[in-house]
Amino acid sequence: MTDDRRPTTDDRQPMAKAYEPQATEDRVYQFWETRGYFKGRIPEPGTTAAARDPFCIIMPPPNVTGELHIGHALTDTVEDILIRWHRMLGDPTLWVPGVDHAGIATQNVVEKQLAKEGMTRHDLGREEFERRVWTWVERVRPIISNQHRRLGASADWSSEVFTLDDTPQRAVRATFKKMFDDGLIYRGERLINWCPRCRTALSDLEVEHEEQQGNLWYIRYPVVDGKNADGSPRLTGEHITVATTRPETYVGDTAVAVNPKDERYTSWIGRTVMLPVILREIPVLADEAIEMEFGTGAVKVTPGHDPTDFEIGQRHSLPIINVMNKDATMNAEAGPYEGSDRYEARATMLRDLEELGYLKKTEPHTLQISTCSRCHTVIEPLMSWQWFVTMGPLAKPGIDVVREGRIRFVPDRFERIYLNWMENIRDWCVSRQLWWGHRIPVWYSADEDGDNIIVTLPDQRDSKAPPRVATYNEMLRSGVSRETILRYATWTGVDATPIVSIETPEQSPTGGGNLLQENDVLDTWFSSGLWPFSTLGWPEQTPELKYWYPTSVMETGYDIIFLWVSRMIMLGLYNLGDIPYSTVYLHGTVRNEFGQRMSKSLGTGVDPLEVVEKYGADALRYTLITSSGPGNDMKLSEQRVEMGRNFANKLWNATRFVISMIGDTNVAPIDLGGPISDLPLEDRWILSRVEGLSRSVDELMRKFELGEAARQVYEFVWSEFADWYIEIAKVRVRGTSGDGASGLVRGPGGAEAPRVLTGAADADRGSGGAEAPRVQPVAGDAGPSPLPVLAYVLERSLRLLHPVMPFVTEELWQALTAKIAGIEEDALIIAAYPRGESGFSDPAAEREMEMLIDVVRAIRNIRAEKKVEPAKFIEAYVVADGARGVLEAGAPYIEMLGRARPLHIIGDIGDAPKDQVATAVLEGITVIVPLMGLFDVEAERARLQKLIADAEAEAGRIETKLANEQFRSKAPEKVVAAEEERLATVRTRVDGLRASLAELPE
RNA sequence: GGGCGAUUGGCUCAGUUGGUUAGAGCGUCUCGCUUACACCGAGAAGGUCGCAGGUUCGAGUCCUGCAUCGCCCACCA
Repeated sequence: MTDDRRPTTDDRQPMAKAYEPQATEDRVYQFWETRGYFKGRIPEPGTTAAARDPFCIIMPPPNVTGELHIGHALTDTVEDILIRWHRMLGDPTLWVPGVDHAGIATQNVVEKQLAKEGMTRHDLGREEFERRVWTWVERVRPIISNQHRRLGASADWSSEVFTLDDTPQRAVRATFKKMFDDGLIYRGERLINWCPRCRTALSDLEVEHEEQQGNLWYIRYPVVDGKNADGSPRLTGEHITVATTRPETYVGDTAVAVNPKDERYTSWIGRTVMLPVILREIPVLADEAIEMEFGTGAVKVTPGHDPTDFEIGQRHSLPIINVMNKDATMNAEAGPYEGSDRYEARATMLRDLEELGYLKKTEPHTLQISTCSRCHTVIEPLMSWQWFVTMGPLAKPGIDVVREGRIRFVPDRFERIYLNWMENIRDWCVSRQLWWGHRIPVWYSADEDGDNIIVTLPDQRDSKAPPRVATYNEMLRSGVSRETILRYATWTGVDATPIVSIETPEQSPTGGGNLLQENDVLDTWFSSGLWPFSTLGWPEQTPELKYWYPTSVMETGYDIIFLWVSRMIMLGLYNLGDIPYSTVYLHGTVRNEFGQRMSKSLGTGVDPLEVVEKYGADALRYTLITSSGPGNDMKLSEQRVEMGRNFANKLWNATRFVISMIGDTNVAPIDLGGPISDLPLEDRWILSRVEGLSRSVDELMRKFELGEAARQVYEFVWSEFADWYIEIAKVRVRGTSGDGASGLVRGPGGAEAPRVLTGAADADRGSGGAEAPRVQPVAGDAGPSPLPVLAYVLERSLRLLHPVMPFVTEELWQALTAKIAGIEEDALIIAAYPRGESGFSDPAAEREMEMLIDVVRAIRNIRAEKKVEPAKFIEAYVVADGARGVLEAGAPYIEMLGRARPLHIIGDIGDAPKDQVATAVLEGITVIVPLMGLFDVEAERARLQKLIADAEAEAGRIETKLANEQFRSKAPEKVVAAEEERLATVRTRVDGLRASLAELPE
């Protein structure tokens, strides 16, 4: 391959009979990439590109947890279509790929690997563990990038970013500091969602809710009234019964609550009850939040383990008792139950309570349980020190920009969902007790705050043993070295002064050098929220940031509107004072053919690369984009992918054919400026159609109706260009005749006679005559060659389709344009996208061509119904008054495509035979096919009667409509006129059919 | 408890400002290995557009209610 313009291996080699994506895709991708077409370039001032709006998409970074799934393929497809389209429109275009470190998810993956080796991360220590994760990252990243390439993603790889690269790291720290300085970040001990397995706090959004069958247990708390003489509580013998789904938390109860309006309990308010077994006395109080109808109407209040109870506790200043350890085993507060897992403890407690007579009853109950979205362990609400972001002030501008329409959602229904969430936003718990991620840029000075830093040191020899907890200073005094603390311990700066800094500080502001960095990392979504600008260099004011920000479209799944989209909007506005993008395009979830969510663990997933290998990337892309509209889920079925593959093959063969027709001669594309009125009808028709298609596609793309755009090109290429124009072009190029002038055509020998299947004996003469086509251009008076139009329309179609099916179109375009003069661009990927501004629109040609097509169809229909052998020619009459000229010009095509010969185009129906004929009546045209020998009077009568009945029914419907005064007065004139015209047409058809029926012998 | 989406021929889906006879692919039936393509071509059958009301001259499309499935949000222990 000497000419590097051409990605095809060797243009002298004949094209394969079927499209082979495997032989094409990698080569074509390399061609694009080495040519630098993906590079997002900031245009030089004064150039034409500089005058255009830039188009930029920041790719949602896949997690480094593993390989891409089919959802990523959808993301790539949608985004690549938009990017390629804009690139072809001539817009400066940038698509930034990236990868997400995915804190908790990736940590889990690596921890699982360690578990196989019988280790935990604590065996390695933080630094070593991080190294292990990095090794994993280095392994996975090339796989991911290769997958994007296989899917055809034309991303600018030179701009690829990882969330733990320096710039995003800096962006994270800068944002954290800005928020801290603005008072938007605070540290506090709150009831948070704790995953006992991941051993970290989670935000509300990382918690999933599922229904579960459980029990409602009714527990009696004895009433206490003062003390006995010996100081022990004096039981009155009464009980208040509470209903609970979580009996094990009763040891953390600090009250029993009832609704103040609940008359059953009015007298109980203010009294004291006692918790069985652990014998703690707690008050009965009134709170509005209690539903009287539920359970007994009396509720145990556990502020340390239930969000609702926490709020009740706040209202009544109740103590908060944490009864569990971080691994969800019971702690010392649980007294005799200390050390057992929460569910074991539940079982033991229930048994004890029952034995002591405190368990009144048990009834089945369906409850909502909250689970960790990563590992599906039931989360535990737990009091814990965490970092939070105050969201209210951030949300306000994020609401405004959507309300004002500065950011629009596609489809727009998600706007309300977004707004609803934003309006009810809650503070965001951003700290995670993980080792993999952006470590919070907060330091504590051990020199100054050593007594306020609480250190938790796990036992290195026995991971089951409880960790040592002490202040930093105490830990040092007891002989633990600073190095050991740094390596194995975690610490919390309770009451210590946080030092927040973008740069890692060498020493504390007061001069002490003994600094401990906060060991929590940030929620992965914190850095994700900065993605639209941290990828472009922020916090530096880079040229890239200035030129590309705000970006154009954020394309992602609707399932992460809150997790991601909302945060990008808020943080973009907060950090840069401007929206991160103007459009949010949301795609749905890809499901398998049974409608199941694809999941690796369930084995219901589809590997996109397997599909690519079997059917080609273009087929997969076509399928993904046409299988549903924006915002809707789709089922991916193999059959549908086959459809995409077949289409690629259709294109391939159509192009192969056009190229073979062109042969060795170069063909100039038709002159875009010249008049086309001299061209034959079918040329004007297909040019007008491709023009209309271009306009329609342009419009659809602007509205983000990408699937519909792709579908329309499919329809055009297959059903109009290939099925009709190419077939007609064959007739024109090869000829079947010499006598172009008369419109009626003779065979090559000049004496080809009409042939009818049977019957007309004289008709069947010489079986070979018509089947000996000659591949040669029609010369002279036979009219212009169809090759320029053929090449032009095909070339336009490839352009239109390129964003959706980039590989096959580029490959074919290169091969095709090698045969065409006057194409300026070097590659389809950068060729101008058609927008339907060539002035080829010709409604009359479209109407006339449709007429010809209808005539051919009518003849084919009769042939099929009468079982005429496909290869045989039959005589046919086409009766028309107004359209004779068109029909005569199209006669050669009617002949060949309808296999009708001799073909008589006549003006008077009286000149057509009446006996033993099949008739079809079209708009202003009657097709008559003599069927000597094949003719069955009764069958024909039945056929005509059915047609008449259908037509009459239709006429009746229109008549009723037109007779309606309301319709005449209220419907637009255009609609009324159209109905009238339609009625006239139908009536003519009825008349024609009736006449044919009358001609039938009795 | 709120909200959203889906419901169109056997299957999978289009149908986006209400307006001719509701489309496609697959599947089915009939025919065809015609030199671009059997990953194909020709023809055909197949739909009261979930149900019930309503608005309108006119509803698959707008409104109301209901049903089934799916999803999201929500502190009923």
